[in-house]
Amino acid sequence: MNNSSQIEGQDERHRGSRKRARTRADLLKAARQVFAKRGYHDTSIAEITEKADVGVGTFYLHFRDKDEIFSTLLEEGFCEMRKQIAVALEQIPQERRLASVIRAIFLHAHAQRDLFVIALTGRDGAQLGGVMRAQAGLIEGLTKALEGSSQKHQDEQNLPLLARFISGMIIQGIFWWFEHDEPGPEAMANQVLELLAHGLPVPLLDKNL
Amino acid sequence: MNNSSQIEGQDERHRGSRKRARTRADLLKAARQVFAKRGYHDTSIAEITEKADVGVGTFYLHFRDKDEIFSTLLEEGFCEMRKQIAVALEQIPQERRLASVIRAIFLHAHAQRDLFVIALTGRDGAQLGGVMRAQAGLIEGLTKALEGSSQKHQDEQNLPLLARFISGMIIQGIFWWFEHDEPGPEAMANQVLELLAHGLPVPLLDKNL
Amino acid sequence: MNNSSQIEGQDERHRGSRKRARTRADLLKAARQVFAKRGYHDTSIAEITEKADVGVGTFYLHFRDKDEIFSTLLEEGFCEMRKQIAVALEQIPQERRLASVIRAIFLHAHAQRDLFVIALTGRDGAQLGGVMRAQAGLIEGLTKALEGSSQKHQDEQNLPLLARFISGMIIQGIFWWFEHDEPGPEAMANQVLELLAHGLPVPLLDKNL
Amino acid sequence: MNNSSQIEGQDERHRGSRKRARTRADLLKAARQVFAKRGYHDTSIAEITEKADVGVGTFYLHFRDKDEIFSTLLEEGFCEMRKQIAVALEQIPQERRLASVIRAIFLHAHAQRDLFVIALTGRDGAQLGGVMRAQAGLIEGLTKALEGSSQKHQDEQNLPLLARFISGMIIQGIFWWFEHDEPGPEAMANQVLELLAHGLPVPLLDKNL
DNA sequence: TATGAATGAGCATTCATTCAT
DNA sequence: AATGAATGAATGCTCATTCAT
Repeated sequence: MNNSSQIEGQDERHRGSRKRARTRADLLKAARQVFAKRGYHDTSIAEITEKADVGVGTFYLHFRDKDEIFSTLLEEGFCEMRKQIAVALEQIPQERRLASVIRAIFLHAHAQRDLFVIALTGRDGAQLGGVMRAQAGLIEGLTKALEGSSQKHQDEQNLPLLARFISGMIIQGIFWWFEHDEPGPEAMANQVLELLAHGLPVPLLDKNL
Repeated sequence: MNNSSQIEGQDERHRGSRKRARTRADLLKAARQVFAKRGYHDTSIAEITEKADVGVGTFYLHFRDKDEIFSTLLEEGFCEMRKQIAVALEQIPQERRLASVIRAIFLHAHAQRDLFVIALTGRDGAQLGGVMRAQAGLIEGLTKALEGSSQKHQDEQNLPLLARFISGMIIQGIFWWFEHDEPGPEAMANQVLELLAHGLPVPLLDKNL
Repeated sequence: MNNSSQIEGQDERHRGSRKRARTRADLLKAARQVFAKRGYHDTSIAEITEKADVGVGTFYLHFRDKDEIFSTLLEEGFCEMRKQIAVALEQIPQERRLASVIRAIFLHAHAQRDLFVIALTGRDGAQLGGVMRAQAGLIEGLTKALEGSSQKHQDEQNLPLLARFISGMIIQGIFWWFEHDEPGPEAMANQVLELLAHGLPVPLLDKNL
Repeated sequence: MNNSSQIEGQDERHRGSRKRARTRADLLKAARQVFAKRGYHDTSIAEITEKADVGVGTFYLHFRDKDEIFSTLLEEGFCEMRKQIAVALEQIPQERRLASVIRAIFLHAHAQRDLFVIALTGRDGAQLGGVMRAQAGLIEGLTKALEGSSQKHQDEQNLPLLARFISGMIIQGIFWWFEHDEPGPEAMANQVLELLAHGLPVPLLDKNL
């Protein structure tokens, strides 16, 4: 006791808060694993705290309830991603941003599948769709990218709806990875972009639709 | 009496079975409403039976458990739809089937939103199957339509993945209706088909993607 | 219809009651099978009526509840047996009745194991022992036989308790048949009687007990 | 503090675990009372927890289900008894063990009637195991005692069946106490042993059986 | 009489949340 | 701050019993 107080000195008052942050992180990490494996509803606080190797009560010292840790998990999980994408986009001219956003999303989704499982699998039930709420950010980003791309003609096009269509494709691409390994993120993005650029390959479509 | 016995005959000989069928239908109808409002997990059998105005025990006379009524609901709900679409398609040449399928889906989805809410909202959680399983039929149908459209070049294209992209767009179109009334099913289908035919409108996209 | 009314004639008014008796017998027979297989508590009225091939409601036309059919089953089942034994005993001198009772019981028990399963397995829980209540008749009969055998010295012996000991042996003999086929009823009775006559075989017992 | 930590040490280091053990014991005690009063099937977990003065959920913190507390109750209840009897027997020569076992059983059964009610009343129903399973230990012990007593002639005698007869008598002796206070355990054992030694008292039996 | 669909009290079981230590 | 035993409301499900036909 004496010993440690001499060594750490100035950080003395922070030790508690550092430990606290560590516990919080453990809980979030555990929650990420369990939510991904079981889904929102079949995840119990007990399983999270077990995996995090803390007492049940400790959970409530850090999060109000299951809902809060769930939201926090997604928020913090996607926050970093959002930032990275935002920064990356700044260096890219308006007209090419859509393609970049799509590529970036697939890249991150491929690297962090578990987070996307959680987001897309959602806590459903809760009024109309975990999936939808999870998409909020995605759709918002796409809408902005689209708005950036088109300064004119906006009135003719239903931009938000278009953004939704694109997000729908992206989500399906990610779901695809739950069952297949190929194609990788680059190729996946290219497939989507090709479709966005020219529509279905000619032989698949009779132009008189 | 004679008359009715001749007409109904076969499967409704007994008054009891007519009542029984009525109760079953009441339960399914109630379940449809409650599942749509609350989602799978927050729906209790009690709420279903209350809404159906029958005793709790009655539920178990007709369905083994919550899962069974859920499956039945979707199966029977989509069965009719599937049949109608299948019949309609027979009269349409291979090359135009994709467009017809998409139009038909939007038409039905618009008319029966609640059923789609339930299907898309799913009972998921349990191992990312929810939304995906619901899509199974959709994707399968689309894949077939695509295969029908393309006699050659199949090897070059990842058809199942393409079908997934399309189903993703359709689902987003349907979700859109949870928040907006416009555009109607026809226009919605046209938007999707336009995108599939030519890609994004030119001004939105810089061709150098 | 015409036909049968001509043939049966005078019994016309009884047809209903004959049918009724038939149904009652079907229920009792079915109950016997089910109680023997499942035991009192795990037997449901539904299973009885199914096996009897009558409607559930019909059950309550003949028996007030599960308890009543259970009691009736045992009562009627053992009634015949009691009568037979009683008759047989009349021709036997007092001093040999005990042996005869024991032989008779084993004979009947061997022939009607299922009834004895039900009686001995009981509906327990209900305050202190189905087994005990089932034994009531048995013990009563044995006590009488004992009393008949001993006109004097009764004060020295606790006759009812002795009767209980004997009934205990008999019950174990019957239980033995649930697992083994040998020895048959004759030999089984002899084993018990030998024990009653001389005690354990000498080599098994050191006389200084 | 030092003191207590030294004394208790081993398995009660934490205050929590002491409380936990207390609760477990409360539940077992309550279960013992309720099972004895109502029998297995008519005992509800609620009644146990009420009597133990704990919440319903607490029950499941200590026992998986009704079956488990039931088994535990008997196991732990008879464990001590078995040990005592085993120890006592070691100091007794082979030939006298049978008598000692019987005396010991009556002694314990008299002191712990409720436990025996539970054991003999059983949760049976389920396939005539109840009473029989409860006897398993009893019969096994008796069989061993018998085998010890007889070094020769074993082939002539059906020892297991004999053991069953004896266990049957003992059980009846115990049931007797549910209704009467006399005779006490010593006298009861003597009655049984007298019967085993010489058979029924002469006047009760005509030797020509 | 016979039927079997309907009933609902009753019970086992889970799990988010609290709180004494 | 951390703990984990305790809690009890909530829910799924069963089955003896009733009653309209």
